[in-house]
Amino acid sequence: MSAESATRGGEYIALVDVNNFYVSCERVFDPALRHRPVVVLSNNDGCVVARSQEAKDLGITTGVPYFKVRDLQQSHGLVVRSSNYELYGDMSARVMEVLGRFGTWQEVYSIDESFLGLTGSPVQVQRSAAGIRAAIHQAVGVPVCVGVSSTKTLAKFANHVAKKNPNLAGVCVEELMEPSVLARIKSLVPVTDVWGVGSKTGSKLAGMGIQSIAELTAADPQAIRKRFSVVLQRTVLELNGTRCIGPVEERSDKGQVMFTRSFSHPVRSREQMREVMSYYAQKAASRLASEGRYASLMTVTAGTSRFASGQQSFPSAQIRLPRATRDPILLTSLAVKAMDGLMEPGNDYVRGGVILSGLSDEPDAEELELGLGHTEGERPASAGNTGGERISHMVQQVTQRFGSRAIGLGRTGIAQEPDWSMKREFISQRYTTDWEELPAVRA
DNA sequence: TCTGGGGTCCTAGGACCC
DNA sequence: TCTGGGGTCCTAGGACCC
Repeated sequence: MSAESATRGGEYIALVDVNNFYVSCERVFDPALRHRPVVVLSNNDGCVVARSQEAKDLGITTGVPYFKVRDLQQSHGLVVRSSNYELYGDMSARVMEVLGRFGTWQEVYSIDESFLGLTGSPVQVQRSAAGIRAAIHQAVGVPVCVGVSSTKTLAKFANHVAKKNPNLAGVCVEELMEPSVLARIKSLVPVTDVWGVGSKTGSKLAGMGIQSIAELTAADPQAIRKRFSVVLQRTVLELNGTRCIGPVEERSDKGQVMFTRSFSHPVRSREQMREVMSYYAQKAASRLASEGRYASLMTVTAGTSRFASGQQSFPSAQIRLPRATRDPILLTSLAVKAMDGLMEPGNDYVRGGVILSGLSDEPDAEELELGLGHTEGERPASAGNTGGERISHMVQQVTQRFGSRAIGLGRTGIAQEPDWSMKREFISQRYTTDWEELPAVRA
């Protein structure tokens, strides 16, 4: 999509998102979960990231740690699931494919949301929106809401209205709303419900007497830019119907590759931390190989719990790599060595990992020379290559073909998960992405 | 006992250059 | 001896989002 198409007048912007996406995905394959309170947990079964309406009605808030809602399983029949990103990713692709058929353009915004361009009269657009809901229900089996307006920020708001008002049947076309009703809603909805206004900005705005969407809409954009930034100024303009948030470029070349995770058990010893760094450095190297990219900067991090009373420690270091590389041996040894010098054995580290940045599509000359830049294995035999370089090359090729679990250096090469690896106690099957785990149907 | 992870965008400030 | 200022690039940190 070009920048022009997003700013040209005469067409509407729809924001379509799946209600309680992760929970809805789980329900498609386990109908027994319908009409029951269900939550999906974050990585490591840490806290609640998705809730069914019934779970919301129990007062469960998003972000609440699992241990605080555990008892509700017994007392209120709460169902708990670990997050299953393979399943959600696949379901997302199906939803987005269907949505794409309806828009004059489509911009996938997140795993469960997409902006769409819709044309026609307001009534026709409302009909399209209802058609979208029906099509997604039929093809994928999850419920969506559709908000339609003239800008992205207003489409987000309309979507919010559609969700909060059951009588709208999941569709809100702002232009078809009764103006007095709309004005009332805008005067009641807090400014922090606006897309792009978080809690910090919200409390600063409150100090200026701006608390509702209506009040932010009426604010002076120039003054807002001065007190805040161009970001919030754009929000004000968008609330007034001026399109100024352009398309987010579809980028396969994201700026960084990150593998940081919480551990199921605290890591205390150098030995275990070496295993962590080695494991994630190799994961990151393998990701680069699959994307055909190279890194020039590596960051290693670890951290103790912010909630624990013990000694706090957040070791972190940036390592400028000697060349643009994705060599797993080099990355692993640098990551292990850097963290070795930073961590204090005896502390309870609860998370850690590796971030690669400064990414490019081209290896440095030296990398090419070593044969590490090749993806198809047509590396010329070079007398100067050491055993280590040959191993690097071989590891890259195997992970490219068979995935990062197929081979590894040191303890990572052992198929068994390390004992600090992430908890996923309540995981559902990979119903759509693994032949072994397809759902069985009996008639 | 037990509290996520992976991103984006913007701004301010420092280093460096001419 | 006179000791400016604008532009660019990079990075760290803040804020936000899902």
